[in-house]
Amino acid sequence: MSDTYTRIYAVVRRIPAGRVSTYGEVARRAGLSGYARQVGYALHALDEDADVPWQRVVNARGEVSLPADAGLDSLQRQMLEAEGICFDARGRLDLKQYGWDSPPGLGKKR
DNA sequence: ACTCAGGCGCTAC
DNA sequence: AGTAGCGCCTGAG
Repeated sequence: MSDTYTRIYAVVRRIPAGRVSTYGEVARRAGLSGYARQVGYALHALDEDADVPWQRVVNARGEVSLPADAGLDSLQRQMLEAEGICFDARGRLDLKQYGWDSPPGLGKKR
């Protein structure tokens, strides 16, 4: 396992429950600014046993970008809803409200 | 609101 | 060993 993945996992593990972060933000926090794509790969190669909340990582649009054929998209959505995160009609969540660095209390307007 | 191009490293054939 | 595509981002048109 490369050191890059280790850093990514470390950052994802620090995401508090009930909140989400984006690939780019995770990469930036890991000191890997610009490696957003690698974050997705790191999470994909992640084991089920690993205590890494990969479900709390979504794309910049605030939507789950996992392939539907794998069924992981519904799984992620389910787990996030279990943490108190609500999706809108389009299947997207509000990063202004649930975003990691985004201060709570927002969510009006988008 | 959308498309296009550039960038970064990894996986899969 | 080379090529193509990816759980993407960002900025510009």
